[in-house]
Amino acid sequence: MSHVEALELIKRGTQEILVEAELVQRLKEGRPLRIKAGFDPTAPDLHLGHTVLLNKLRQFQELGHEALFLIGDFTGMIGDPTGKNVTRKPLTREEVLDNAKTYERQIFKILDPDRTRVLFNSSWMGAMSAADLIQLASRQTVARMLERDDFSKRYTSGQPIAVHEFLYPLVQGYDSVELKADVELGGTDQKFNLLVGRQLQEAFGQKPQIVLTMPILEGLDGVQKMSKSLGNYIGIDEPPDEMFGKLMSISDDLMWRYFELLSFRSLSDIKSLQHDVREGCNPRDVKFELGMEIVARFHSPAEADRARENFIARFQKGAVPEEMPELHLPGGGDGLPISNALKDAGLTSSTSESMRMIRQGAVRIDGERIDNPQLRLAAGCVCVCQVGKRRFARLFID
RNA sequence: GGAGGGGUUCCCGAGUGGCCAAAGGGAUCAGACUGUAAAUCUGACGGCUCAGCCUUCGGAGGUUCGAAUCCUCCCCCCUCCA
Repeated sequence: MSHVEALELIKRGTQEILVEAELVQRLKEGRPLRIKAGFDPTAPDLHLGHTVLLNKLRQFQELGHEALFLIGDFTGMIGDPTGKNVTRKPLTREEVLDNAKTYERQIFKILDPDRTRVLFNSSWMGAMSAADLIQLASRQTVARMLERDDFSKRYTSGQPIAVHEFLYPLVQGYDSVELKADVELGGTDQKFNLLVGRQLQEAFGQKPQIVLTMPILEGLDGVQKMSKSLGNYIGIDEPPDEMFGKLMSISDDLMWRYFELLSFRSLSDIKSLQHDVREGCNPRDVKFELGMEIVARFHSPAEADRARENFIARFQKGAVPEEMPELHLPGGGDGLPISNALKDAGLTSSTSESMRMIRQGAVRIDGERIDNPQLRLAAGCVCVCQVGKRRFARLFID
């Protein structure tokens, strides 16, 4: 493949390439390039938002390059309070290694293990002395730091910025120096940090890396970025039904964004789907296609089919799922109050919530709607309890 | 170091002695409807042995018949000055 074709592939879906001419230059060298992407060790469960980047990394691998999957365990152990003024609790060495294992298990659903190196920045940052760090810090100015969008926003809106947060871009940038990265991938929100890498590499006498940013995938709400802490994510480890259901829950508008950033379909293919919907095709069916593609990627085509069937059965026909948690609860003398049973089964988070759900007509036992909050389940009773459309459990009252 | 402002239920944010489990918005959940766990509408949204009771408004004490609201001390954050 010529470097011109390669460039075309690389550019698909990217937000920005800095500097494109330099990338062309490196591609022409014909050697495997070192493609860096950094990940936080605090969020071991990868979600679809991460895969936007991973897919791009995979693409580089397919073009013959080497992926440097960097786990920011050094920075993670300090604890990064970015965003809110909520201090994250520092991770222990064990937790970090644990999370790294989870990463490895998950990323190789996408990446080619033979062309991937997993690295930890603690291996060089841990050895850095305070003097070295101060030396590193001297290469940046506060004014420059405040150029970073989230810093300046927090600064002007009166949100606190801890001093060590200024060190994060520096450490991340220094990682590029250690790795002699040719290219670094990141979300658009990482642009500043990625550019610091360029600057530091130059300061250390290296050719500056090419920065390639990918768009940030919105979460299920369609507004905020997909993230675990916001709870608006789809994890790549989630079971097929869950994954499919969550994809079906996105709005019809958001669906197109997901096609754009997650689907491997050609752009013209997607255009024609949009055309179909405008002509009256049910957007639900197009969403089915998206759900199938994603579930098939992380599970299998057969499971994707099953997820779709289950979805139709449960939500269009109101069927009870075949598999659900089963548990035994003690009945006691005069039976177990329904509110407690629901709570103990994990269907509600409190008996108060149980009561509310019953009053709202959300609770069914063996398919029959319950309206008596005082109901007790007698010992010996075996029943399927349901709260809403999605929460089920089979209970055995002993 | 000095002066001022502020910490409220998951989040934002009202509330300055009783009508406050605390406005409003967001998120979430449920019901209805539907072409989907879309959209829309309605409702719920601290806990419990649930038409009643108990515990919340940075923390600890105090005043009062009664405190998120007043007082004392403490912790934390922000702004300006140095």
